Amino acid sequence: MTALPIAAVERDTGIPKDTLRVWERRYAFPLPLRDDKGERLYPIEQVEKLRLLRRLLDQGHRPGSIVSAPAEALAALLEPTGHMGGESSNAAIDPLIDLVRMHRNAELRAALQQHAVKLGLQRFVAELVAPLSQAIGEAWLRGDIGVAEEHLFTEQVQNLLRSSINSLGPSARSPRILMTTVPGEEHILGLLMVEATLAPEGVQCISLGAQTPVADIAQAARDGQFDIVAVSFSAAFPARQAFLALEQLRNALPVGISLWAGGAALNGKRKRIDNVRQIDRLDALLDALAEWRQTN
Amino acid sequence: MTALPIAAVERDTGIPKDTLRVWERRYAFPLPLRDDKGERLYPIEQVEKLRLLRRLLDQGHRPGSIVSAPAEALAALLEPTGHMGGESSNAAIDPLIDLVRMHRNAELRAALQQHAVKLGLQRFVAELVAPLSQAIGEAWLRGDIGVAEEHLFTEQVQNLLRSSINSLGPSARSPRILMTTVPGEEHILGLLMVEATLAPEGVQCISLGAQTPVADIAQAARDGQFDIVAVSFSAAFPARQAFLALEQLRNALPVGISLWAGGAALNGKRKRIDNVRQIDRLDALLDALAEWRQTN
DNA sequence: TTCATATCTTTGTCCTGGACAAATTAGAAT
DNA sequence: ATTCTAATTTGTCCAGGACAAAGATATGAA
Repeated sequence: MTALPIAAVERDTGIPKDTLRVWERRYAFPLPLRDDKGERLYPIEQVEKLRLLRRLLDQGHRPGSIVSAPAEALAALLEPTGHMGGESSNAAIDPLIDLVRMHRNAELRAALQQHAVKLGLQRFVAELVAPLSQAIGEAWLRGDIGVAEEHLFTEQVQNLLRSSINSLGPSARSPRILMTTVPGEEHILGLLMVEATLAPEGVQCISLGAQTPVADIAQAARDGQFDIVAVSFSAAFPARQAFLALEQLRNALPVGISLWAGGAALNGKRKRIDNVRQIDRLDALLDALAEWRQTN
Repeated sequence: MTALPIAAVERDTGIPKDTLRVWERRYAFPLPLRDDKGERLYPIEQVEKLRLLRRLLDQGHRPGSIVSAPAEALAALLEPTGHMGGESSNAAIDPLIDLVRMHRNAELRAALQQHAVKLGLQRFVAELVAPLSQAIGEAWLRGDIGVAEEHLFTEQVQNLLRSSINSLGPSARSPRILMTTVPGEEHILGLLMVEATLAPEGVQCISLGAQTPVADIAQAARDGQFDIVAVSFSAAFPARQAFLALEQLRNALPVGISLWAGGAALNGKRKRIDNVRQIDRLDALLDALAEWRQTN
């Protein structure tokens, strides 16, 4: 298990095969071994450096300047971003991150539960879950926490949110909202935050989970007589693809059904698509809802 | 939106780019349009036929005999599998499938809830959820239900199971089990069924959700001082890759930590891997647990 | 200075056509 | 029937070229 074929590297690092090959050609890294058929075999250390590179690219670095740099130099690049612009307006967050980092699972669960009860579902999501998951994402970029810790956190929050939403019982008021993500976007925390924000307002939220093909979203929206389709894009999702998917979805959807889009991938962008409501923050959701209810 | 580039088709159909191109070369299908740069643009009808092909391949058909066949002939191939060998030993299942198919969301939720209360969590999973999700999978293969309906069902069951498990409260008894899936396997219903079966026995189940890289699974298992790592493989996951991943994971894991594997991908297979406990059925889980507790 | 516009560079993705081993099927022999 | 062998099918990989979109840099106007 000291070397992986190219397909495994693509899966583990998220870097497409084509890109791996072209990097090798251009930057002389990675330089995999070859098996007896002449196929690439990436030693585990190179795969680890590739994971590091992916993080640095997400941070804004450019391939030309980092891919061929030695691994030690790269590690140094991660730190400086450190605690950039102490944006943590909420003192409750840092201790929670520590719990995640130290695998204190039971305590994390208890702490989250406590906050949820204290704040109520909507404020819990807006004031705690949203900034916390952003902070976790940044910590992951920085390399402060690992994949497993991030997964653990996501699962805990998911359990809590799903239980809370479930305990609200079914809603009957309009609008009916169909929520999902497009293929390639597997993160659903954003959707759950949306649902947790809207469900207490009596909205009928129905989630399809992650990665529904565009055609099927449109079909389901028609069949289920939904008023609104809402999709979310995490920070990891390439903005360009997000706009492409939104355009496709808008065209596939009848004019009578609204399309709402949100998530970190879209936030800073000015680009707009006709008849797509882009929602920058969680609290803008409630505005959008009020607007819809006034109009319809 | 009448034609998609090759990357979008790969994402929507799950058929790799390389395969799409080689099919075109060999079977003269798909035959996409070309944009002004000479790049492939797949008309929506061809993409739909590709989705159909994917289902037929999963059913056991071979590309050479179906890829170049006309779309109408393919539709016919789906039916014969029809209601093969009325295996539904449980009369409660068919009505539930109808609810899924007809988008009767609220009723589905209520019906599931009712069954769960009536049977108790463990029997609910073993006698209802397991055969139901198998039936849903078969109906999807057959084309009786769409992607959206399947997602809807999965979400509902997930909500219910997560809430139920959550309401059990934390366990303190041994063993400690770390559960997850490997990269490429995104289905987690299997994991939830395992958790729902074991949690009432006082086992400490911790889930990392889907797609944790092998190295991170091993790391997390060590860091968290787990006794057992459990991974699941859905029917859609290629058996060959499953065994490969299991071998890698077994090697990455200390000998003191047991590795349990289960799921439809492994069921019929005779192949075994040393020191990996393959679990064929849900009730075999409880045997494995009893065995572990006796030994440790 | 700051902002907008034009030009150059970088970078990811797509292309063709060839190759090969693993998986499957067909055929032969026990 | 079952096991073994040969032929065929099929997915994935490779090289190396191409190009447009995104990013960086330079130039000019307010």
